[in-house]
Amino acid sequence: MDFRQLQYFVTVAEELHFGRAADRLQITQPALSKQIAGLEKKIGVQLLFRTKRTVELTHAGQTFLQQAYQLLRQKETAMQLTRRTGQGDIGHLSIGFTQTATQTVLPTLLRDFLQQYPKVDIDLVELATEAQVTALNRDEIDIAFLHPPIDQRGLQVHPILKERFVAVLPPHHPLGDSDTVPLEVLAHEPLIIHPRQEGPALYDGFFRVCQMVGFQPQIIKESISLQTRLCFVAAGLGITFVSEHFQSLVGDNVVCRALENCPIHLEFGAAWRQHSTNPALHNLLQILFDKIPARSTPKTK
Amino acid sequence: MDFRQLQYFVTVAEELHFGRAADRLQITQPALSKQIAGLEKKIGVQLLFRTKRTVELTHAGQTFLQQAYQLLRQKETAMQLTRRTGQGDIGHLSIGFTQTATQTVLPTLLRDFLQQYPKVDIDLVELATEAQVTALNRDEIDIAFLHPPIDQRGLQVHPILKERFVAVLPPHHPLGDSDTVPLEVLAHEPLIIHPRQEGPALYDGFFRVCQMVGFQPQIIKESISLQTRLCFVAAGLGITFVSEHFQSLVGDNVVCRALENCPIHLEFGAAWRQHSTNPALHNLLQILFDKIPARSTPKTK
DNA sequence: TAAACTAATAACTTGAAGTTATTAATGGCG
DNA sequence: CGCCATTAATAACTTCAAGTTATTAGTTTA
Repeated sequence: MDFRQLQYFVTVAEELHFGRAADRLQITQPALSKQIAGLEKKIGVQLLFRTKRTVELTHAGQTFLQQAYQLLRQKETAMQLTRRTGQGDIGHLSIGFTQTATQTVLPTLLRDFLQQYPKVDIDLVELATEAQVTALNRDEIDIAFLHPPIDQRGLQVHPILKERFVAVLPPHHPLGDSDTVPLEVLAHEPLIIHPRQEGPALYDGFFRVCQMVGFQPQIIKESISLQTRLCFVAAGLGITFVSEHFQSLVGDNVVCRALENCPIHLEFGAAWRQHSTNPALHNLLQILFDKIPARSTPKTK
Repeated sequence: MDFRQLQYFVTVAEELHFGRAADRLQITQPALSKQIAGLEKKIGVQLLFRTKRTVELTHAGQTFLQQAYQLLRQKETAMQLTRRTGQGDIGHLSIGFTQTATQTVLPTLLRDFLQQYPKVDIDLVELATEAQVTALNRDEIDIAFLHPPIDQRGLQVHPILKERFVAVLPPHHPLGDSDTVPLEVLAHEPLIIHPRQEGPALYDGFFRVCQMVGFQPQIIKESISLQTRLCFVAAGLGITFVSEHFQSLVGDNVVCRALENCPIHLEFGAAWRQHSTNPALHNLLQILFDKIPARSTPKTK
């Protein structure tokens, strides 16, 4: 029993006439008769009553007709689903992201992607940079939005942002009098920063820079939440940093000043497994690349 | 795409090795490679990643694997359902019956039938004899339990019961003094009988017999319900008749006496379309014939 | 570097599905 | 009542796809 025989049977059942059915199927009547006979033999039950003039469905034939329709329909569905999965039109996409992503590229990227591929099932997981690298390597997420640099063995990275930091000061802080703040003066200020996990390379880099300039930073608080950090600053507990992009989000309770001599930047980018086979990922990357073309020479597959 | 290719693909997906899969399928490896390649070409999507050493499913392949399992399972189901329908193991059976049936053959017949064929969906319809003949001819029921004789063009009849009538009298009625009641004395008694529709041939026969004997029966009430008729008799309103079989059901409020010279009998039997194609019907008839063998020479198919 | 392994390719064989021609049975019509 | 049109089955033949054997071409392992 194969799909050909199913189609043949359905056509005969619809026409109740071997000649017309054969015409519709573009074969000759004897071929059709033989196939139907073979089908009945295979199932072991008579599907049609035939006289020399008429054809009728038996009860078993009626049952089989319904089944045949269902099978033929499902065959088409199966091919369609498979095709669309192969083209990334349907499927699953697990996306890891940090807070920065929610304030920058992620909202419009998702909107554009879902507009084009509404059937892709998206799973959003908020994770720190380190955890995202682990998740990528464990195949738990398909793409990560994180803070490079990272250990990129087997991973591909596409930079999205690289920005200078600005210092965020309480409203009437003396350092706010000048337009810029030299890095060195921070030696005497209490600082509020991101926790290490959020971007270990950046965190370690900051300490290294402070050492180079000649002081040990005085960290009074670490918080992953921008709002929390701004709140502490507004309360006058210390100074924090944000990238230029985030200046617009700090509000009126605090004051921003450019940092002088600061050699480290906030980097932000997307990362994914070099040999990922998820077609939906490739579609997402396509949209990402259109939106944010590579600046240096990112190796895209 | 046919079922062969589906089975081939499933086996390759399970083994992830063309050689072993080919062994399991009892074909050679090149044949298998070619079929899978053909399948991929037909669907238009790569289902497997192959290196010269390893085989892996693509995302599309994973989707297709699930679909293939489902299709193969459904194919088996379809054949099974069709086979069982053909054998009357599953299906639908619509049974018409009169009250007599519920007091005689129907309960045990149904019990035995459902024990052997529990998957057959049974539809019970209480109908008068005439209505059952109509329903049979309209293909609304598969078998009728009714009171012959009937117009049996195209129908087959199997007699089940043929019994004499007894008169049912009020407790202290004078006719109860003798063991039997001659038909003629009923000329002077008010009678309570079945309505015509319940058995037109019997009804008309009764009137004919009365005429032959020389009187016009005095019908004061017609009722299809045995209980109703017995109630009227017990109240002393008149006399009714039941077949011998029902004597045990009349209770203590009335008295039964054999009828003398009564040439008509209560006949009861099963009827079905001569060319019925419902396999479940044939199974039911088989059980009916075992339980109640033909007395004369019933023509069974 | 050689040996073992594995999927693909090529050339050939076979069988099932299709074709044409014919038969047999049925129903409608003059 | 007999003839013709209709229609499904059968028979003999053809063709193409699926399978076979032999071989090739990369990979991995020792």
